[in-house]
Amino acid sequence: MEADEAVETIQREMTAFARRARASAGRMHPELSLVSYTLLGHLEESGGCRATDLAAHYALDKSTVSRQVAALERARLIERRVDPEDHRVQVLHLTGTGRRILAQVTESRRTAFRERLAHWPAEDLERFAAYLVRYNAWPPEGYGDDDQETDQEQEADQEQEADQ
Amino acid sequence: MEADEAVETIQREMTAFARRARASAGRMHPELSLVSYTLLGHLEESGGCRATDLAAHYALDKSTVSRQVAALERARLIERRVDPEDHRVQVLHLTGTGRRILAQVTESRRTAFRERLAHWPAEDLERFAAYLVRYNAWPPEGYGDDDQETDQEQEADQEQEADQ
DNA sequence: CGGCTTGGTTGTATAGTACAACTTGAATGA
DNA sequence: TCATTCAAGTTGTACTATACAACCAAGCCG
Repeated sequence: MEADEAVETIQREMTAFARRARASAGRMHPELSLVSYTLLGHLEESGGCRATDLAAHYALDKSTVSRQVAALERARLIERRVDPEDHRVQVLHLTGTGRRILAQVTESRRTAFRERLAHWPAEDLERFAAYLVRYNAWPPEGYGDDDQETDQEQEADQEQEADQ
Repeated sequence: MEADEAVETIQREMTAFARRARASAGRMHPELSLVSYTLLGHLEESGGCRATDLAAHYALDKSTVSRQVAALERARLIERRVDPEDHRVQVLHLTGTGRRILAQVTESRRTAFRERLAHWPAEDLERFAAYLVRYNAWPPEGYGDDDQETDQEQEADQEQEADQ
């Protein structure tokens, strides 16, 4: 296999993956869509943040986040606390239930991934992981994304071509 | 890095990728959604097939495919030919326009991917590609998806449940 | 023939998303 | 101080992708 061909394959496989991802996500955890799951995860690791931060981080419109947040609040998975410093701001926090559900879904996702990767040699797992990190980390630097975040996401950028 | 941790990373990165994918849908090629692109691609490589085949192949409901096909036909990207053998069947074919648009979109996607992967050593590209294929090809045999693979396509299978 | 199966369409409902208009509260600057 | 402008969120509207269920129409089988 040669480099150009490898690029084709990567494109094709990432696209195939992207196309299927959401559909199957909903099937496994009807109670928590992929987006909700991600938002909850972000709240957990950030220890609470504003809706605007989520929007910037995930390159979503603030109205979209507003509605997602409203749904999560309705489901009692998160709660809002008005920032005493600035009454426009609502700091979002996980509730106990939210934390529990998040942990459950995380666990079941983990199981699925583990099963899927069970027969892979450790060396391959490590290399694959590293490649994915490298691929996703390609932020030809930010454009909408303030996101001070540490870990994994640079989001926005790659949105571009990720798929379609 | 150790195997378990690698699995975590793979899960996290694949999820991040999946989450963003659709969001970007339409930004690059408003004229051809991800699904439409995929369907067109399938028609090209299969040289024409039935709506039912597409549905089975991509684990989509037949009604979804029906509407997608209708849209593609309206856009003159594909055409239907009634199978003279069986009047229930409509064999779908790309039109010249369809072939052209598909080629354009493929090319622009290719460019984006190439840019993104430009600085990767060939060896890494090849390994990454191989890992993705392996990951996506995980059909621990069908369970919802009959997809009887009649003639031309095998590669399809993986549609199943890509992630999570 | 009559019933079952298969391919496809249509009605209906839902999720997720964007964009634009609007509200409310803060900050700024003359 | 007050008017302007900015920032955070919400709401109205619209559109896409999707599923499921009800349906129709054409073959097939016994």
